[in-house]
Amino acid sequence: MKRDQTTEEKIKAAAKKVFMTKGFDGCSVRDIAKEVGSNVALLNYYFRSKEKLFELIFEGAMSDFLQSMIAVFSSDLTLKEKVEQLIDKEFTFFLEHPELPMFILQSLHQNKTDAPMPSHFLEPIANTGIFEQFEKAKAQGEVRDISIRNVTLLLMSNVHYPFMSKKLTMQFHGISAEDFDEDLRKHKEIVKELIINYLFISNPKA
Amino acid sequence: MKRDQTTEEKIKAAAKKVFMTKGFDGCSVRDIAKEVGSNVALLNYYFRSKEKLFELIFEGAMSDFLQSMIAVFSSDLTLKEKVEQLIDKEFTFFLEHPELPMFILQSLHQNKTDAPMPSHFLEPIANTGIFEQFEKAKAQGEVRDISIRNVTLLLMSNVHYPFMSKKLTMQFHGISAEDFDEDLRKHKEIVKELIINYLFISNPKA
DNA sequence: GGAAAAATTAAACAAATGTTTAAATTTTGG
DNA sequence: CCAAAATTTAAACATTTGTTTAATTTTTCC
Repeated sequence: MKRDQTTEEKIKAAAKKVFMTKGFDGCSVRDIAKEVGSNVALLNYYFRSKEKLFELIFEGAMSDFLQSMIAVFSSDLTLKEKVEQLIDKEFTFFLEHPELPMFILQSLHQNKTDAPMPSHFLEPIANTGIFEQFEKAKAQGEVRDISIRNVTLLLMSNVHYPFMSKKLTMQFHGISAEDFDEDLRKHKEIVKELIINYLFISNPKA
Repeated sequence: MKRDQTTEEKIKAAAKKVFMTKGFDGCSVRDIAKEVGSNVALLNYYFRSKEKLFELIFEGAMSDFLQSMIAVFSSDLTLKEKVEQLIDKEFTFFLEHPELPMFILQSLHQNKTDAPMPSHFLEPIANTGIFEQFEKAKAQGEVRDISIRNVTLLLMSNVHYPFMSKKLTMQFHGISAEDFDEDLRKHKEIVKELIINYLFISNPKA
């Protein structure tokens, strides 16, 4: 039995839905008000402005966007296990929230959020000690000689892009949304093997 | 000595620049007119409407977006060479036109172009015979057992995403645009090895 | 050189935008 | 129960939006 949403929560939910699908520029405050089922003035009563409301939604989205990373990295696993789990968790999460990667990258691309990424997003990741763990594994020859930045790019590419490419891929192959989702599920395993095979050296020096 | 641009060309160039950076919703026709250095009415004189002008720009962008694919696929190379060349050409091209992947995916995502991808984009690719070449290589055990759709997703992920993630990556690692570009150049070689290693079976049955 | 055509401009248009105002309604707390 | 506070509404606001009109300038071509 879920408690009734407050008006403030209803507005946030509606704003999230509308901003996510249409983007900041692609919607009006009246679109959001209509989704809430009420007046435009109410949005500004609670959130002062369209921009302030957007920033709130964006922050929440960014937080979701990075959450699996923090959870997995701070766990007590080997590097290889962490990478495997990260890919798994990210795919599972984005299968539930497929619009998130596009929303984040597009918002950043168009500078819809002026401030640089707040440190409270990045520090928790650094604090997991994942970077040190990676450098150590590299020094021990367990992992290929590659910079952490390139690893990040590899992981993000293979984990975010598939969800951003839905329309392009569907048109490109002439397939349905269901077919595409099936491809995504298969892709999870492919990406895991791809990345693990590449990063980790299979026959460490005896 | 380049001939003077016609007004029509100047408008198209300005529209391309503005649409690419700000998106269809993120700019006004007056933004474009200002970039041209002239009147708003002129845009409609030549192109009837903002939407028509956008569709023109989008078509051109999509054409550029797919061009390397067609060029490489219709060449006379082995599959492995084609994949290698494709990655190389795409990285080189997008290093010159880094906004293209984001523009295409974002426009499709927000349905800024209603029509499904015209067949004159897709047929040339199918007509290169690349799909048959792939299936044959798979049947001969030269290539891993993976669907063409998942291969496409792999290639696009690793070739498009890096250019889309500039802002996110710069903020994430706290690096400059120059550092990021350097990462991109290094990433080209990484992606080549990553994909080739994964797709092609190194020790075909003797 | 001058009329017809094409290109360019300034101005106006209605509609949509984000925001604010002030009034009406509902909730709160004594 | 009732006044004060909080919430919600309808209406108005000034700007900006895409587009059109009509006038002006430039080019074309006989």
